[in-house]
Amino acid sequence: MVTIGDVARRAGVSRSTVSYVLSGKRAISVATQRRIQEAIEELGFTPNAGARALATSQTMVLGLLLQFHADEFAPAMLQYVLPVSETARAHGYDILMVTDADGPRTIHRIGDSNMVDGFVLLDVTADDPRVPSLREVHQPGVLIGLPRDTREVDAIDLDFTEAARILVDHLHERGHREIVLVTPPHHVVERGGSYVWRFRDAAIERAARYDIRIHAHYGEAQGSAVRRSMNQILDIWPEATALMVHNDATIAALPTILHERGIRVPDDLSVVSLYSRDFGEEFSLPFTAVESAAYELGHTAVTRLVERIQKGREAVPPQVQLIAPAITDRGSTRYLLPS
Amino acid sequence: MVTIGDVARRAGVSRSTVSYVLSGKRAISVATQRRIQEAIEELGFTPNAGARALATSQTMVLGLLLQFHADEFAPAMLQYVLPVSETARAHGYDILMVTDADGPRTIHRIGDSNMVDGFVLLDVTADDPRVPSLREVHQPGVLIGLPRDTREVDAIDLDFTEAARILVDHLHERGHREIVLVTPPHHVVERGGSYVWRFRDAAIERAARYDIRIHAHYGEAQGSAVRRSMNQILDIWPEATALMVHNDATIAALPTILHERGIRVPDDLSVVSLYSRDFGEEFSLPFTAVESAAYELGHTAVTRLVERIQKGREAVPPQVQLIAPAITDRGSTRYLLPS
DNA sequence: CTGAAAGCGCTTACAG
DNA sequence: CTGAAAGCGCTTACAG
Repeated sequence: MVTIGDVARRAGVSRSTVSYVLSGKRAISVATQRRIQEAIEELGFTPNAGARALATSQTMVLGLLLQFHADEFAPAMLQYVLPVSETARAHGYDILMVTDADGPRTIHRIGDSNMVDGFVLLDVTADDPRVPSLREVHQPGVLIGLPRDTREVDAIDLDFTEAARILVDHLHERGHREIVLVTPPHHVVERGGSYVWRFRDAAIERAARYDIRIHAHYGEAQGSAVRRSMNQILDIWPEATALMVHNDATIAALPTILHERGIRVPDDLSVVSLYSRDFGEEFSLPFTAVESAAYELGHTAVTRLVERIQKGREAVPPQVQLIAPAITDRGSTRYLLPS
Repeated sequence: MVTIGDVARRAGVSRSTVSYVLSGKRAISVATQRRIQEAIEELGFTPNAGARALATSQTMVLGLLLQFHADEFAPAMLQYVLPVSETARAHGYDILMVTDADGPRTIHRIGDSNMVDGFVLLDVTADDPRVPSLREVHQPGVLIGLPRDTREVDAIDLDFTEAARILVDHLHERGHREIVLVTPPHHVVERGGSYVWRFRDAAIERAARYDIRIHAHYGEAQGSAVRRSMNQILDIWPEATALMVHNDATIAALPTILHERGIRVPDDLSVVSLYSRDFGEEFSLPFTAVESAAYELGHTAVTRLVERIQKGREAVPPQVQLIAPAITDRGSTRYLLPS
């Protein structure tokens, strides 16, 4: 391994001078700089990250905590991972990705051993046990998802309440008076996935304001169960003119289900959803939808975290930020004539 | 931050003794051990990972290189990430996950700065530029996917050739004489995704042996294009009695497409596929299929890498390992009567 | 069974 | 504009 000492010897300077050329924290004569640069290139020197971390107490690594749940296939999580990784790199950070089931212990293990400068927590639930651990550790952290207790935490999430309102408004404007809502599966609620009830409650409340009848059902997570349950739901509410879907497995199966029932969109039924464009394109149809904004969430989370790391934990007040959702009209809803 | 020196002072011993209790590399009296353990717990001591890495030249971190391609939505990649992460943890390693577009440069950046003890490369293509870089760096690496030149590399992949044979055999045994094959999109071929042609070529060759007519088509990656193209393909080959699908977007859209055409499976058409069970359950139907074995691939890759790290790079000869595929009969194929 | 000391490869006051 | 030296927090021969 070639060290800073090798470079210094080759360039005929001290190690500190090499270090200062690397960091740019000191004025160095152009001649010396050139000699050092040459030596670095000739020897192929790259500073040892561990040594640097030890000397500076900065690892330039962020910890990313993912959670996998046995009852679901969550490939969509990758949509968050990518912006987190890219944004981190743009700020000079790498990502230590941890998928351990025991989140609290992992935070301590990684944090206490100083492997990272900060944490990003994905898929945060209402009473997420990782949040208290995050307070105990001396690195800052930012949450993607909303815990029940948001005091003193940095959290970012889509504004699911507003998303639901936007979709209900969209249907209301088009004259719909009876809507079926399919949410994520009930076990997500049990796990504390607050986005389920934030979206659901807001949809119900908004519909009530317009005197729209809304029938909310928990969807399923697996193809066959999805189809069975959706067919039952549609059987129960034959008068409904619109369907609001907040459930990946359901939106993927929807084309089949509707076709089997001979239902045309939007002629026979209007459909709105909450999903990502990429997902819809590959696995379903282009429905009018609110974008799940995974990229923006991941990007914002890391930007915030880096700011907090660099300015110190107390400089920036913790903040809960809800990203404003945007609807894209893809023509899957129709205007109802007043009867 | 509490250091090993604090623990030593509290326990009234030297730092080296604390270190040896931690590592277990030396016999320590039970009494001393107890005192040190108590001191560790009272102070909440966790060894600094950077310092340890500097002293031992071992980071206990593995680099995981992912690639994202603009032309596809690849959430399935998470199926590889999970076993990599879990297996690494089981061996005491963490995962530094890198998604940089410039793989070769990243390998040097991470490797030369000694941030990791080894590399796992995901989604390796035929002429993957990361493979030469891996040779230049002094950490070992293992590939998931098959490069053209497999000399001196450790690589693991599904045996796509055998997978294709198994599926053709399955159809052959049931008397099918004309098959439509839908492969991944053509841009995957252009990118060097060898699994496309390994599967395709083997299927064609195997079919030829049985004198089965096989019509191979490149599939599409997006929902609407998938449906259009599949309908065209099915129009061209009305006599085909079986469909072989090696394409996620197509398998997701298949229920709709077949239903729209009024095709029942397996009565009117037999269907076999190559996908993961999880994927099929959430996004499609339970077709008879060869399992894509992402978990096994990820697990095996890391196991191999850890072995190589610990035994030294030259101790274990590099090896290309093809995982034997397994078919699960889910009843989506029927026996044809000899006409 | 235990300790004092050197060393891992950096950074950064201190000094000139 | 540059250098000598201390220090970051560990591990591990060397010594007893």
